[in-house]
Amino acid sequence: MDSSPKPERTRLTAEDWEVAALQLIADQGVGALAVEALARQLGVTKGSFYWHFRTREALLQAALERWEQYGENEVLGQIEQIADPRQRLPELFRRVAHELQPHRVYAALLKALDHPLVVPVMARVSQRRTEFLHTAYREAGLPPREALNRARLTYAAYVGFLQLNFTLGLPRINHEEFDGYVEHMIATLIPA
Amino acid sequence: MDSSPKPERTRLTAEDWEVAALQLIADQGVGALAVEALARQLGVTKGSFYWHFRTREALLQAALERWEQYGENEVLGQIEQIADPRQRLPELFRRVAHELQPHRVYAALLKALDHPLVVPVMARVSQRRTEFLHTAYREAGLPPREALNRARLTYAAYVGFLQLNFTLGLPRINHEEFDGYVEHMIATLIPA
DNA sequence: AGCAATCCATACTCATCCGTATGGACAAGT
DNA sequence: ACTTGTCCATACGGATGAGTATGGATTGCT
Repeated sequence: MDSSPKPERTRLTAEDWEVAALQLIADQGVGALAVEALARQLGVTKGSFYWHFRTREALLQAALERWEQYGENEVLGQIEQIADPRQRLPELFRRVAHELQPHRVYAALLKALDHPLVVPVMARVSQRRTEFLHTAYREAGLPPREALNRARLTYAAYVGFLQLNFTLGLPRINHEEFDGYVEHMIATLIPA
Repeated sequence: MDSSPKPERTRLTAEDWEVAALQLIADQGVGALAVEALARQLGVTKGSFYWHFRTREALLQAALERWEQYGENEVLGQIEQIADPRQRLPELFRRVAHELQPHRVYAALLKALDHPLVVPVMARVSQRRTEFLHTAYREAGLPPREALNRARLTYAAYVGFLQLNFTLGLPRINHEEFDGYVEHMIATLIPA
């Protein structure tokens, strides 16, 4: 009857499995990445999975690569286009603070640093982001050495924030108080 | 021959299992906490375990309680005895930075925030430590609101640091550079 | 229409790990 | 010496989840 109006009941591709895997990772963590569960969620069975991937770890590998490639420039790309270097860091802070959605996978991966496959990925991503902060701080006027330490400190604060307020449900800070916290971060971490 | 010179080949107690569990958690994470593995490590079998504990989760629960109670005042207790409030925070920073051993369990638990049993424990511990920082910052001269935000920022930096440099093996910063980072933290986070 | 490649369902095997059942070893009390 | 309570070994049952084997369904190509 209908050729392909809805994406339902269509054959699946490897990409479909990868994005579904990332979704599941963001929701329930890497440990919950089971093939039968994913298959049920996609409306198929294991038979489908093992045609597209050789093993469970192969899917995780592919999903991580996809996340590392396509999910990277979501925030950083926009920031680089801000002309005034002194405006970049405050703007970066505010955007990261209010667009917590893209950070859910990162937060989930932070809890899976046991797994050998995620460690190198997180190492590369963290390294790149820290370097981004490093140059941003230099352009803001800090001497190189101090800029590097400040970048490390800032990124550590970011990571810790994710753990404490995202994963953990700490005292559920409300919106106004949260904005106050962000502005406090900007005031203490960014040179005037 | 010998009644009890070596602790080897002696009957085990519940405490033995709990400290062994914490050791295993620090080394390989909460996910690696399996009763048969622990039993092998202790030189016994499952039969011993299920005499002392009703279930695997009971052991985890007991181990977490033990850690929360006895492992808490290792650092904070000493700090409170420092007379000058202005000296407390720098000293706290330096000690925490150089005594990373007691923080291995905390780092491991940070990666197990999926588990329902560890979430409330980590919430309480993080809450208490943040409050400790809060009062420390007030005693250092910051107004209450700013002191609270600074405490949150500091603790987030601590948590993020554990994740990045402890769990993850980031560029393996050397000793001198690390000391430089700690001093930079002190300079930027602690009011003069 | 007919063929071949692609995609998936069904039905297994196998390993792991929690928990149980039961009997034996060892200590202490009487 | 005999019993009793404590601690542990051995041997099982059962659930879960990865991976395999194989045939059926669907699509694209000619």
